[in-house]
Amino acid sequence: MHTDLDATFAALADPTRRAILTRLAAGEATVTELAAPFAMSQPAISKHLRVLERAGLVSRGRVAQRRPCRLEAGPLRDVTAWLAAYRDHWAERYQHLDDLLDELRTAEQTEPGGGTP
Amino acid sequence: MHTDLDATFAALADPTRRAILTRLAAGEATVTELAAPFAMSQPAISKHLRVLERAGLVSRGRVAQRRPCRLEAGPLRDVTAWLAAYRDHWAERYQHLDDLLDELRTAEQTEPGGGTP
DNA sequence: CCGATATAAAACCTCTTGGTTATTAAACCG
DNA sequence: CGGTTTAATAACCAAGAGGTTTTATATCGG
Repeated sequence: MHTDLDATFAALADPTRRAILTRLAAGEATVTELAAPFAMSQPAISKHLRVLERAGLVSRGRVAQRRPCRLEAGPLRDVTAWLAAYRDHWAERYQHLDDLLDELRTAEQTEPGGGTP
Repeated sequence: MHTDLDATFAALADPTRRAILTRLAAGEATVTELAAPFAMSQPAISKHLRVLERAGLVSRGRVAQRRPCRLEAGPLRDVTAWLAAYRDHWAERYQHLDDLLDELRTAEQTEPGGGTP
């Protein structure tokens, strides 16, 4: 179930791509909408989107000629999980929160609800 | 006060470097100690360490001919902070945990000394 | 001082990245 | 039908990343 951390981190290492994700956090957008803020050609943005897509951070629908992009934040969860192992190195006094989180999480897992695909 | 997210994410995008960080989470280590597990030349590891160092993830002391490396997890905190903005996208039902975390955090800040070692 | 140990530096190679422009493909509109 | 919009593809290029081997630099231990 691992996302590919290599691909995820590499995708996140580019400021343009992070900006795209930030934009997508506000809702779906087409390629030209995403390209607008950047001083960069449309193919360049398409390439960035392909990187994000291969990292699983973005998915695309199809509406007429448009390819609306949507944020898929699943990989970010895996990144967070990886980072968790180091949390006590930068905030030792909060390390017990990990256990707290786990408790709450498993508690909430017992009662079913909507989930991400 | 921002760490350079570009550099941090790029540093984390390599599995060798992540393995090095994992190793360093267990305590300081010299370059040759770090290099040992990898089927890779010593200069290659030195290069990886330089990347980690420039990203602020590793600092080095000097003991005789040895350059002991130590984990500096500060940048990971900034990564986590950046990721936090997307948390409700991958686990909406847990979003209230953010507030919970903040509550606990400030609560612990008000009463000093009572924390975990 | 001499040799071994530990690490960095240099020079080099190849593959990837991030960008470009020009072209193609598909679906809309009139 | 023909033209316009939206996006992907292709071909190309410069720069960087990740690796190598070889060489240099400190520093220890006799």
